[in-house]
Amino acid sequence: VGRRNSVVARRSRARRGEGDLLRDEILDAASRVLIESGGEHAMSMRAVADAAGVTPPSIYMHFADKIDLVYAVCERHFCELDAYVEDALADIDDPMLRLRERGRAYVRFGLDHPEQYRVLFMGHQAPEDYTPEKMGQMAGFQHLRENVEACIAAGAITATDATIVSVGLWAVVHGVTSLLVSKPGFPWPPVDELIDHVLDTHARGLAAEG
Amino acid sequence: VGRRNSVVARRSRARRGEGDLLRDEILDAASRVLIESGGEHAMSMRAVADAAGVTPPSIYMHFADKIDLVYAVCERHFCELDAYVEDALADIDDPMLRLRERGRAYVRFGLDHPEQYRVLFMGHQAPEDYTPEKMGQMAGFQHLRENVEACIAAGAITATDATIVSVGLWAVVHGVTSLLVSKPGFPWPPVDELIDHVLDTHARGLAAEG
DNA sequence: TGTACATCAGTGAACGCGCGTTCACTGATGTAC
DNA sequence: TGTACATCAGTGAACGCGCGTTCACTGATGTAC
Repeated sequence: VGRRNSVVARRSRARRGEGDLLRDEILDAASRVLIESGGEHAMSMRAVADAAGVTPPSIYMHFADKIDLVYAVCERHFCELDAYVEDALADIDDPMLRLRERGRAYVRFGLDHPEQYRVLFMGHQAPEDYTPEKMGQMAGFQHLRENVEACIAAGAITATDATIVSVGLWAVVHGVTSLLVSKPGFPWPPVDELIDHVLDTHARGLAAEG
Repeated sequence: VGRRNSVVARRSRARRGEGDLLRDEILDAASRVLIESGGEHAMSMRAVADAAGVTPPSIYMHFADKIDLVYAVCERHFCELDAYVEDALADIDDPMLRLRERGRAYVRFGLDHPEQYRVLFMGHQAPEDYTPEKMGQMAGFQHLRENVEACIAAGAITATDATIVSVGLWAVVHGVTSLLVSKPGFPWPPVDELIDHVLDTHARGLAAEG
């Protein structure tokens, strides 16, 4: 689905030494294209160039190829997700309440930015050097882990393995988010009820460790 | 990623009135191509035709267009998933044990058939007439729902709303499956431990309804 | 202050490719007489 | 039994398109003298 028709006013050229300005503008444009078009296959270099008000070859001054650009966009979105979630928790102290709000915020982000969420967590696996660790996703996971450790320390979770508890929680909120994102036509129960039910149930299970 | 080089021996033509034979062969070929190539974008009509030992235009005798073919393949895979899960439960009577084994079997199917799983649950939303209800997915969900109702009837689950419990369970197992499928490079804990932990925790939460 | 020159951010045109789909056709199979 | 004909499963070649990427270039900006 090309969107070549919506040509943006051509960008005026950067001064000498300010060539890197375009890099950010291309990233902005790529994010926009990615969101508006459906999926990373529809994010063509030409569409990105168009959205940035630039010709396609200029992109190659800042990104080696398309994959490189897609990864850079992903890195951005990973950081945005993490920042969004942490921001939602800023005022909450109790670790168990934090855990719950963390889950809610995560799902909310996914529903508010479905295309980003798709690219981050529902796309195809990337080559070796695109490990999640490098993508700031690890930062988000670390935050979750610390939250879980605080819950364990407070005695609110009786399990001892913070890693598996964290991964489990991630799987749970991701499950809700990605089902809602990928099957919007399904007759889901009200979203908030669903999220709360799943988070409550899981939290109860964690509190009553067997 | 074309795979035009692996040309299959050309199929001999069907007798009169047996033209529908090709339909199944195309579906088989399309399934194979979908699994071997990565994702539905890589499943080109030409590759499918090649795999079926036929020329591209013949596909149009049996499927209106590419979308039509992809949907037909999906329908198949939905049925396979459902059949696989039900088969794994054949010998289990206790509804709570059934629920657990259902979850395990679901995840196992996803991990064993990652590309199908991607197409079924991680792809893009389809047009209106491709509702999950029509795709046999509803059949699988109905089976889950009946299982949950049996658990409620047996008093093993204290919740009363079988729908939200079922959707929640689906989200949980889907979360595990799709994370493992989409991020194979992440340092996951051992898969079986993870599945059991998540299922146990959730089941415990369902048993101890607040 | 003026001029020749190096830099480099970006352009314009083109490359080769694989794609979904169409269209006029072929030729084996079966039927009517 | 033999022949003319209708059917229809499948072919071969071509269409127009958008894609990622390359390459020789341009022309404004800044620098050296």
